[in-house]
Amino acid sequence: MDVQVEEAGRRRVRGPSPGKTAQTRKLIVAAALDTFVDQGFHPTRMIDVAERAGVAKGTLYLYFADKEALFEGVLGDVVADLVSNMGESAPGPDESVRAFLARVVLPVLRTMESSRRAHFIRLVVTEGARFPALANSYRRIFLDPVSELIRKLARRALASGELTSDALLRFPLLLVAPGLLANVWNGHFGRDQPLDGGAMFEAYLDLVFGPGKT
Amino acid sequence: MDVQVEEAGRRRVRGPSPGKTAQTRKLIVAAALDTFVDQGFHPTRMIDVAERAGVAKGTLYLYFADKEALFEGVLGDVVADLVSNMGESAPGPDESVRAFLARVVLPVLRTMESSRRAHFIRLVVTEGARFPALANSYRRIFLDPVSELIRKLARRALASGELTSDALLRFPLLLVAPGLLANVWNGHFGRDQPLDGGAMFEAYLDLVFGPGKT
Amino acid sequence: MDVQVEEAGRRRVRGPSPGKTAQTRKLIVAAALDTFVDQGFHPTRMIDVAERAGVAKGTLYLYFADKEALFEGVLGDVVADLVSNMGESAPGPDESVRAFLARVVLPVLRTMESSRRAHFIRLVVTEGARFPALANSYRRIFLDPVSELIRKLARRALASGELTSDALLRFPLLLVAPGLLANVWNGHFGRDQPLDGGAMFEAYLDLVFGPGKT
Amino acid sequence: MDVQVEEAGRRRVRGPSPGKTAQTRKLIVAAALDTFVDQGFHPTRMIDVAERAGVAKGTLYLYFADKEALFEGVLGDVVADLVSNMGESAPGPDESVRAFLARVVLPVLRTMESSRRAHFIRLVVTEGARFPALANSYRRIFLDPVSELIRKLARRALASGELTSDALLRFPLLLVAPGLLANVWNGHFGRDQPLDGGAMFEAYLDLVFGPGKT
DNA sequence: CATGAATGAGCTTTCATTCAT
DNA sequence: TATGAATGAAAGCTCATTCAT
Repeated sequence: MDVQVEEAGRRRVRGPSPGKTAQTRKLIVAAALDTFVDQGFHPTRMIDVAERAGVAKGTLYLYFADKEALFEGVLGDVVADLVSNMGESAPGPDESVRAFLARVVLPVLRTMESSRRAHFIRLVVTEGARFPALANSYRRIFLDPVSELIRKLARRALASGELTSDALLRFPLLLVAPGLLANVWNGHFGRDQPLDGGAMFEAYLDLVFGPGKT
Repeated sequence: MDVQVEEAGRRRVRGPSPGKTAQTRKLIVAAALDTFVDQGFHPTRMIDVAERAGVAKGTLYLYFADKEALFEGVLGDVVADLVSNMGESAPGPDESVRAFLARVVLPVLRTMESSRRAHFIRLVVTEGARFPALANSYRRIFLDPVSELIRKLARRALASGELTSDALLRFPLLLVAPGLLANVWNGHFGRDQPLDGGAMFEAYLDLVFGPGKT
Repeated sequence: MDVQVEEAGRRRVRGPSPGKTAQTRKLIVAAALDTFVDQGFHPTRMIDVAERAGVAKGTLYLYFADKEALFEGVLGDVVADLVSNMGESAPGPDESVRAFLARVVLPVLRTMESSRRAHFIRLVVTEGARFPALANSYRRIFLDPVSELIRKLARRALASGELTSDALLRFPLLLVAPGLLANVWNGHFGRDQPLDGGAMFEAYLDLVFGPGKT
Repeated sequence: MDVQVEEAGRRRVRGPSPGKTAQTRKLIVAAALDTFVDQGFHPTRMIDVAERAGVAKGTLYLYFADKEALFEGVLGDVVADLVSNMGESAPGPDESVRAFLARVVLPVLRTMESSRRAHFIRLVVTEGARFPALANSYRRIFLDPVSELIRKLARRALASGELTSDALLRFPLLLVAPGLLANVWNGHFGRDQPLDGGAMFEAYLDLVFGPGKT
């Protein structure tokens, strides 16, 4: 995780520094993500990325074969991040599904807009059609596991009587839809009329589980 | 279809056919919409549009000042279409809100994927960030009226006891979110794993209004 | 001169009106001259000329094969005009050469800037290199006769003792140089710092013939 | 010539040669000047300049933002040259103004046609109307100082009795007019009938100062 | 004769990519 | 490893010219 670590004791006087290159790669990846998110794939120029990363144009090509590879590489990294951050948590024994969702999902949505994750998702939405590989890996790595998790919750809610419909069992992504909407909305109108994804999700919980006392 | 009709009485003795231009404009707009939807704004080359429309490159510029104007013009046309097709319908006197939604929204969603409308919405979603004017006019002309309509329905449902939460009053677009999700999903994975927006919306109604007998 | 004249008595009911076409040609030539002078050959668009002439683009091609032909045709007309207006005048029996020049040339130079002639000369200067045929015909039709005239005057001035140098005999265009300079100057700086070609020529006469009492 | 020289001490370990760029710029400027002079601004294609300079099209844009910038940049360089070569010379104590002019101006005019300077002036004359900024800087940097110099000479000539008219004081550019005429003439007819600017100026001196013994 | 919609060659400009240093 | 000057394919756009009406 910490790419700057270097084996202590082994002195390195000459030659490439492996720590340095990992560092450079990180810089590039971060710069590229930001730029792609800001401008989209096509309008982003390699020089933009290079400058944001503080390296020369040519350096990008030492790490990525071409612009597409950069894009896909960058997104691969982020997806990997997503996964590593996706704690496989579950409701406590006495916790209702609704309470669990409020506890786990709300904080994420509340801080969504300021997080890199929201921007990334926006990128998947806007560029996914042009990068099927990206969209697919996003689905495999993120959407499918999330769907499975939701199914588990749905089963539990059905069993406990919290829900009476098996809708979430059949279409688990229904639970995700408001988040997507908020994300897309904020991407387009966020500057003027931000939409509070957290509040919206809370309302959504009310709608689905009946008014609650979050 | 019959764009060549000419008002009788207005005599034109010389010069090229005036009806031709309306015809050509239609060709261009249709071709441009398809191409933009297929490829997105930036990857679309003017020559692509021209060829799809069966006209020369230069002809495009007789109708639209530049590529952006083409894009906005095209979408303006589609938005106008959207609006004119948006019947201000309301539930019948004995009809539940849920039944009304099933009656009115389901057919739309079921035929969505094959309609031009879905592609257009996808385009707004993917390119809206790059075309704020477009996104805004879409919101003003389409999203805001739809929100208002949903609020009316929500009030009625609250009054009749169909709903107990005012969630839809505060976040009317919650009702739209599943449609967006289905649309985006189908844009990315539709080829391999199409998502049935209609079925999903039905499940959604179950979830929100309680199991129904649609 | 009056292109609208039509042979009286001969009734013309059908077919092209010769008067009309001569009229149209004049309109085009005038518009083209103005436009070429304003903008130069390359920056002038055919549509500019057509609009200034109040005809359609296609009409230009009924009178001139292409843009170059239009240019040359236009200038041909103006040159012809120049010649017809160039009275082969000579000093009166008791008139000094200097007085003659003051009498004949000064009025021309004084009204130069507001006349079409100045603009035309400017055009020959700026585009002549690109249109050798034009430059040559201008020389043959205008410069050479003027040179010959100046030589005659120079001989007379030498004979009468008004001049002691045969410079004008060998380089008659020396007499024309100040006019050219004023013309070019006014083309570039005339808006802000117009140069009075007449006054300059008067000074020139002083310089060459000695202070006079014009 | 030796543009690759590098100040010792400033070490550059990596990256492309920095001297190369000054060299390339020179190539481009030279090629552009020649091409613009040959063909004029509009007819000159960027590829012409690039090929004449032996570089790729894109390279031009590393040095100049666009075609206009190239034009102005190039002429800016030449103007700077002009100025630096404009020795502020004056007649020797016993030298007549006429002799001084013959000594200083004649050699310039004699070698004019073969020099880059003539071409440049031609360019100012032909394109100046379209590039007011260029024309103005040419006036400020070249014409105005020259005018001032001529006024000084005129005063001296008046004082010494060489001249009796103050014409040159009021219109100093009268002294320059024959040079302009010769330049323009040679631009248009030089191929077939070159005009010897030097001889013409000599004749001019005779005309103005009276026959001399240059 | 006159029109102006349509054409497409031709030009400017951009930018991903290469490679000598 | 890192650099950035140089490259040239590719794209947007213009405008002289044509021709059906």
